Amino acid sequence: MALRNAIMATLADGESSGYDLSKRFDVGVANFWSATRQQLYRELEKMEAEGLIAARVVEQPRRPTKRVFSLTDAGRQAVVDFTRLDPKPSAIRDELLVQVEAVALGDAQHVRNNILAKRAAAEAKLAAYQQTLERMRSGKTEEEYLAVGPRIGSYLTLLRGIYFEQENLRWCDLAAEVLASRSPEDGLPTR
Amino acid sequence: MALRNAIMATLADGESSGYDLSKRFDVGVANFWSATRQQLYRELEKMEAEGLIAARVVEQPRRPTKRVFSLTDAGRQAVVDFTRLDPKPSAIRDELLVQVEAVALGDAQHVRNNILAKRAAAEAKLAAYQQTLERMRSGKTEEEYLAVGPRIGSYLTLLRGIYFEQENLRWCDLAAEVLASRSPEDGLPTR
DNA sequence: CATGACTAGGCAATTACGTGCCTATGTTCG
DNA sequence: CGAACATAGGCACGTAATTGCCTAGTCATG
Repeated sequence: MALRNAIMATLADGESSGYDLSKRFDVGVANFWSATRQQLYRELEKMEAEGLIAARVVEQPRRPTKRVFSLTDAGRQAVVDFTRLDPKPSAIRDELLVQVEAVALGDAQHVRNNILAKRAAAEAKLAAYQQTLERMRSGKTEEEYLAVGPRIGSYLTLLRGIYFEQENLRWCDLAAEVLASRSPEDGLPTR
Repeated sequence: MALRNAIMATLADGESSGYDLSKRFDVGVANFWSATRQQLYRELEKMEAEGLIAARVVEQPRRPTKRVFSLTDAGRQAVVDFTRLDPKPSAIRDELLVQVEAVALGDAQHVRNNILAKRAAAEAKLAAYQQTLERMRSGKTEEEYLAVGPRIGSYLTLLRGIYFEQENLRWCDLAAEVLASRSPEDGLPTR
């Protein structure tokens, strides 16, 4: 049920096609609710059938024809209702951390490499988020924006993403160092 | 595939029943890989069938009989193999943040309450994690433990959980304040 | 002029996950 | 005494999510 609300919140900031939506998800929403393209297409179908969104066919000169979705009044009301529910507790799925949990049994060297790769990814995301925020602020200071800026929801969730990635960097550095300095023989190939 | 590895990593620190495992997950593993009891029971069945774990029936005086699982050699090898894979990118599911994203359309007051509730939950988790870490250190300083302590994997993942919850607190405070000070009329009942 | 990436959308099949409910017994709290 | 909670395990059903593949045209790069 949350996916459709994430979609509706996104559509509220402008109509878009499924394909387009999947990209808007990648930069922002994916931070707290990730979805594959397939998931989005299927959900959009259902939502249209339920009248939460409306589709409009747009033919393009040298691009495939697309279907552009926008929020209906029913959709708008559904979002209001959604914000009145108690949210389910959040959940994280992080395979790398599963590997870290098992590091004493496994290939510590490889896990360490994976940590470094995650670090690089976190750095890239952080930079992207910060750029997005800057664009949103468009000249204003953060304080100003927080007080009166539009799209405050997106701003706050992006900030959350930034905190998260900063903390990720910090943790990756620590973990990589710990694994490097602890008996470098740990976790060398077993077979 | 990650669930079974999380299970195996946990079983490596001591055999346990399904019921027991679900509680061990709650304090620790749930931070980066959550699973319901049903999921665990089902997965344990499959894993036993595949020979990754072995079951032993334990009859108890005034408790239901239980089946206690432990890691087999095949399981141990599977964990090694797992640590050699490239992990999938992590994913977060946070309904509250979906609500925040939609806050301009919805009931800002209620979303703010939800943020405060999340803050309280974060505080509780933080305290629990810190206690667990302290118990693990058992006298050692953090530096010492990181250098030579056992169960370094769990220690690192718990640290990750701590950073995460600290950052959660920080964010909740900021977000709650922002929502409170921005036009208190925002998001009052629409119907 | 082939390779790959981008735009746009989708089908089919399989897993994974969540929800609600159930069986038993024992213990603790008010 | 009854309610609630803990131990221990499970079934059935339904929805959510992933994976791999496909169509079909455009555009840029080497």
